[in-house]
Amino acid sequence: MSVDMVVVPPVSDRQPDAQVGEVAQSSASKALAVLEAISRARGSSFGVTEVAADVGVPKSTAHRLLKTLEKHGFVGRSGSRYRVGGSFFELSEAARWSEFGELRDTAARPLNWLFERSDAAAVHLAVLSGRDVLYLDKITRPAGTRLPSRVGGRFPATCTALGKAILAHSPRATVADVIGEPLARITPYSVALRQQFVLQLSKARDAGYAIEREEACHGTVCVAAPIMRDGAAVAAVSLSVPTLTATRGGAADLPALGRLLVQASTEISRSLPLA
Amino acid sequence: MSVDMVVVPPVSDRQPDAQVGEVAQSSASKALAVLEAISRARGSSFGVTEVAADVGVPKSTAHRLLKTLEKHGFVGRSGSRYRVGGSFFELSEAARWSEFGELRDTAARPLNWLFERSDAAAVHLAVLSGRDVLYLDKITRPAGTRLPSRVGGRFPATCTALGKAILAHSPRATVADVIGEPLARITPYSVALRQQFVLQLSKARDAGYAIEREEACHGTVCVAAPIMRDGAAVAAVSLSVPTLTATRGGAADLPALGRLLVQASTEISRSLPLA
DNA sequence: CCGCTGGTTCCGGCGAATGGAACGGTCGCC
DNA sequence: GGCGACCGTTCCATTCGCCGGAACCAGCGG
Repeated sequence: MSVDMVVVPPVSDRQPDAQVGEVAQSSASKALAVLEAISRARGSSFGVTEVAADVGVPKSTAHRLLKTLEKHGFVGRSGSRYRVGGSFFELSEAARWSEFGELRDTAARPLNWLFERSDAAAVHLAVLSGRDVLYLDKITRPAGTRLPSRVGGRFPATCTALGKAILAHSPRATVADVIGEPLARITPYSVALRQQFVLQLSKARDAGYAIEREEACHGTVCVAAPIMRDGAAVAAVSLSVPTLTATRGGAADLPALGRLLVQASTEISRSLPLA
Repeated sequence: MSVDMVVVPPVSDRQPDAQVGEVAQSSASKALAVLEAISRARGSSFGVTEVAADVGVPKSTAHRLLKTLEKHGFVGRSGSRYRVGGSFFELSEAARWSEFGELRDTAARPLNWLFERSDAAAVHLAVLSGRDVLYLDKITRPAGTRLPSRVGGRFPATCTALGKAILAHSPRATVADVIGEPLARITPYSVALRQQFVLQLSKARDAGYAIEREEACHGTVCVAAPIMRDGAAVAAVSLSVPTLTATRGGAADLPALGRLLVQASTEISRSLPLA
């Protein structure tokens, strides 16, 4: 009715839905709440009563909803213990794609170029998700060093070059949100002080690329550059190299890698579809 | 708890109506149907009207359901085009614990073994879901041929070695269900005649592995072996190789691959938890 | 400028969701 | 082995929120 309504395409306004419980009293909402409850139960399965308690509805209702969910394959069960079902698996894979598919696609070629051009141990593509980076793609040498990253996996953003590169070009609020809680300390070198972190962000902004030295994983340093869209970072690409090759002068100097990265990331940003 | 459970969910309750599916008239069911509809929209997003048409409900209802789904983060939107939402991302780890979790986990190691042992272009793990195979896992060479498969994706069962391997060791009713409608013709080589298909199943049963020659994808042939539990196939593993290496004698002869597969699939079946 | 397509909102009537209560199976404690 | 507590499942009358046709906007193309 009124005019100040958001019809805005670019920025997705995310409600800070930190609230727990109190599902709206609609059948659909309750069903979804049940789904959420079950998916929260990592590993272990749920019984009807537990679900009912968790969601806050009578047993019979929970039971009915579970049967509905089961009919659609969103939950499955062994005996009478319920777990998330096959449809859930399908959808989560589909979500991976529909949300980041185009990003992955446009990035694929530059990523390969980067991989061949440098002789880094690995190249990564990631986005920011909450306080973590979420890895979208990864290329490694077959015999490469084992890195803790996994496509679809997460890692505390503040401990990675990827996270720094993205945050360096993100709105204040986003940064504040990420460093709102104590910074994760994965290795002894992980940045622990907010002030220091913010300083690094500003350096990264100036240089165009961010650096991380063994803050995520012993023995590897990373360089990363942001992928931009509409003036804000939406993702980042990174190169990982063993500490040794990075420090023992010559072979791989970080600024050179940085330039390579900027080249690649700019190319990706440029060819990214607009909307 | 005499659980005779099978891992495959949405198989047998086939509603008489096959077309645009008259969902049960419950708010929850409709919401889930909407979710499914949206996830089917690979790549492109859905508008309210399209969803309404696809699910078979009036616009207003579709709209209301979409809003509910959005509130829970199960769908997201850009402007007013809807797509599957972030919640599935957040919970994508949970999907690892779905009913397919243990299957994927126990299969992981043998799958890798298979991949390294053969020099196939790809190895797949899949289950039967309706008339399709549902890919649970996939390993490919970085520079490998592009295959149409995707983890979480589907493909008509009758056009794949995976499907044949599973169906060869499935109850009559299941087979009848799958070949009840006209067989899909993806390539000119796809098996179109039921009789021929059934013959292939019996051959596959005898040999222990199934073969598919460019019936799913030009230029690749596949071999697959079933993973058994309680005397019935619950999944299958496959190797894909380019047609050239397969036909130009020597390098990769199919029976050899078959033996490799049977070894791996037997190992998986053996180490699969019972109930 | 007007008609059209597609998204969003409203509202009354009615059917579907609700949840308390009862049933039956299973486990484990005594 | 018997008993009791717990849990999943079913039933049913009541009521409450969903349903969906219709009206309202907004953007587009002719």
